[in-house]
Amino acid sequence: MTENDKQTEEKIFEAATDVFIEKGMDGARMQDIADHAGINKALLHYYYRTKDRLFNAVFEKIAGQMFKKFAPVFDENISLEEKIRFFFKEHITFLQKNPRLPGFLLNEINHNPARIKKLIQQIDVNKLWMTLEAQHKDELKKYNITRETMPQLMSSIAAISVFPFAARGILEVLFEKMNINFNDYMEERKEYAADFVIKAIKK
Amino acid sequence: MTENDKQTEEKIFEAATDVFIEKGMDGARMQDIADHAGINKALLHYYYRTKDRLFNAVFEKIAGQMFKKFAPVFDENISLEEKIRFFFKEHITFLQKNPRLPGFLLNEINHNPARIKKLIQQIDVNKLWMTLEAQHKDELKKYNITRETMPQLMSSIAAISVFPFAARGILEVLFEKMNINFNDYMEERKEYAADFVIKAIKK
DNA sequence: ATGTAGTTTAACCAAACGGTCAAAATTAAA
DNA sequence: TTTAATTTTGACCGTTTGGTTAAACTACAT
Repeated sequence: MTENDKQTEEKIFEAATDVFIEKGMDGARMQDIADHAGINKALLHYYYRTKDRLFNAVFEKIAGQMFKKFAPVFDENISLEEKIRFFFKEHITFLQKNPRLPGFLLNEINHNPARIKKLIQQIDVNKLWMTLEAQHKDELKKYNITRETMPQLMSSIAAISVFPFAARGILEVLFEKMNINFNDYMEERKEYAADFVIKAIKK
Repeated sequence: MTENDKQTEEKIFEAATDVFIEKGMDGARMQDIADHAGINKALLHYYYRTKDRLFNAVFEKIAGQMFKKFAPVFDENISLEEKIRFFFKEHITFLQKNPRLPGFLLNEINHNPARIKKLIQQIDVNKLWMTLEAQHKDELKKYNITRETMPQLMSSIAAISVFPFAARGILEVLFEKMNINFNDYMEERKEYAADFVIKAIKK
């Protein structure tokens, strides 16, 4: 039954996603994934031949989700300032729903850089810059944004949004004594980050 | 011979550091560490009883190094602005020499938050804030820095410094097409980051 | 009812793993 | 030089690991 196929395959995929995100590629156990999916271990190998293939399937979907979240910003027909606000709001909201994604992705990329190479190589940063330049030529001049400073700015924006989730384990301990809740801090960050970056790039 | 002891124990520790940083706790193999140290596997267990103990020794030293690098900033008798410049210069320089530390630490903390709890709990953030307030009362008012915005600011500074190293695998691929070298980018970042943050906090 | 193709399972396997042990080698003390 | 203590080793052990296999089960077409 094809429906049942999909159900089982999806059940496996979802279980694998959970376990891989929590334990990482090396820490995850096929038996653990099978238990989470409520099936026999051999069935994992029936649908996905090896642990490596199963992991790749999970990894590529998650990485895709992550990078797609960066894209819609460029399509919106709004000012650069609004785009920055839009990005932090949308991206942090997405990460609030998937708080373990950053840590998972960063770790796996460090342990196997080749794996993500194919995915990222598709992104044409030059074309992306030209799109941005066409849309916001005047604004880019108004701010201190050039082709040269673009990587610094972009990586800083990503850092401010992503890092707190990757370092959550540290921040939560530090916040404890200050009676700060991580979720409150993150909610507050959507606006703080936008204000911070916008002020930083103003001439 | 006590000297030889230290030599062997250190050799093991250094080999373990290398392997753990590269492969992580789960991915590291005791045999691999023994090979790197040029000794028998049983000797690992003679000096460090278990893999867990060996890892803890390595982890605590590395984590200690990392957090100590944040400290000296508070001791320097210089302006707040100079402290920010000082921090980025020193911290990024340190990470340039130990580029894999961020990824390693963040990953292990995510996989075992309890491990770092003891280390971080020693840091009294409130006391730290009071020290900063005593040293820079006027400057803090001049900028938009309050006890409430402090966590946002501090985590942003850490993010801008640490994130590029944790995400190096991604950035390097993106930079390839733009003919940007990661080391050049990182060298440039020492000043860019300081300028960026200082401008962001100015009223 | 029967055959057939796809699905699921329990039992099993070889390799790799962390860890142990008794003996050999080295060093220090007598 | 002999003795005792420490260090290093190869060989070994029980367990866990990813992966296989042959048989059982299911759904469906004939």
